[in-house]
Amino acid sequence: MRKNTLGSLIWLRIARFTHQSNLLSNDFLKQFGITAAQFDVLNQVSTYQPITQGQLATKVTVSEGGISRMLTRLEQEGYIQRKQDWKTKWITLTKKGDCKMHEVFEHQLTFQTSILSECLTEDEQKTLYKLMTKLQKHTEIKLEK
Amino acid sequence: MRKNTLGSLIWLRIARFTHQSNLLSNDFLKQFGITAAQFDVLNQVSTYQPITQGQLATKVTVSEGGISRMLTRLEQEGYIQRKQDWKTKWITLTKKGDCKMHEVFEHQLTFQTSILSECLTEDEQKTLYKLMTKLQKHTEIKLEK
DNA sequence: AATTATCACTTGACTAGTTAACTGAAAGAG
DNA sequence: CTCTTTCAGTTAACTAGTCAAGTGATAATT
Repeated sequence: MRKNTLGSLIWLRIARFTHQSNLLSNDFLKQFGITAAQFDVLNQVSTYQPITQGQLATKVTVSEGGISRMLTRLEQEGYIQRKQDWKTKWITLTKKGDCKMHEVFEHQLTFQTSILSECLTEDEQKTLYKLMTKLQKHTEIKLEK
Repeated sequence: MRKNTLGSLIWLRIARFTHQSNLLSNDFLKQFGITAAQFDVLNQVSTYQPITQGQLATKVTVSEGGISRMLTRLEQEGYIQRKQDWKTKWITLTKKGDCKMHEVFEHQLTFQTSILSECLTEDEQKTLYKLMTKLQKHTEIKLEK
C-alpha cells in the first residue's frame, strides 16, 4: 500500500488539471451564456455539419444517450436544429448557433492558448502534445475492444 | 475561425483522454463494486484520515456540496463514517472501507501504471509528469483567484 | 402481404458534479 | 444573559454523463 507509481501520479495530475481547467472554462464562458461542454459540441457541429447524432457522439466521445440529452438542451436554446431523414437525424447550427460560435470561438481559443503558454514554452507544448496524443490514441483503441 | 492553436489541441487531447480513461477505470473497478470517483475519495480518506469534509473537498478538487453528497453515498455503502466534533465532521474509513481499499488499491495502481507504460517509455513518462505538474499547479493557482 | 429484424434515437434510473440558499450550534458583543 | 455572527455542512435545482430497456419506421424474410 501507499507506494504510488509514476503512472498513477500522471493519471492524478491529468484528472485534477482537467477538472480545474473545466471550472476555469465554464467560468470564462459564463459571459457568453454557454458551458464548456456545450462549446465542445457546438464547435464539432460547426466543423462537420451536417452530421448525424451518432457521428457527433463519436467525435465528442460521449454515449448516444448523452448526446441525445445534450442536443435537446441545445435545441431548446435554439442553437441547433435536428432534421429527420427518417431514421437518422442530421444536426446543423441555426443562425443563432452560428452567430454564437462566431462570437465565442476566438475568445475561447485565446483563453485556452494563453493558459498553456503562460506556463509552458513552445517546445514544451510540442512535447506535451506529442505525448498526450500517443496516450489518448492508446486509450481510444483500448476502449474499442 | 477554424484555425486551432497548439494550446487548444493539447486541451482537447487531455479532455478526451480523461473522459476515456475514466470509462476504462470505471469498467475495471466494476468488479470491485466501486466507481473511479469513489476510489479517488476512499484513497484520499485512507491516506489522510481523520480528515474533515472541507479538507477532503480540497484534496479531491470538488465543491463542499459535491463531497457532502459523495460521502452520503459512501456512508450508505458502509465504507466511511462521519464523527461529528460539533461544527466539523471527521471522516474515517470503516473496517469495511479499509478492507475494500486493501483489496482494490494494488489492482487499480497496476491498471493505471500499465496503461501508461504500454505506450510511453520511462523517460517519456517522466517528461509528461513534469509538464503536467507544471500545468496543473498553474491552473490551481488561477482557480484560487 | 404479414412478420420480424434492424437501427438511430429516446428515455428512465442512476452517479457525479456545480452554485446558491439554508441550517444550527458556538462564540463574541452588548 | 440574550442577540447576532460565523462557519461547516446540507440541500434544492440544475448540467452532464452512464447503461440498458424502449420506440417506431423501414428493410428483409417467409
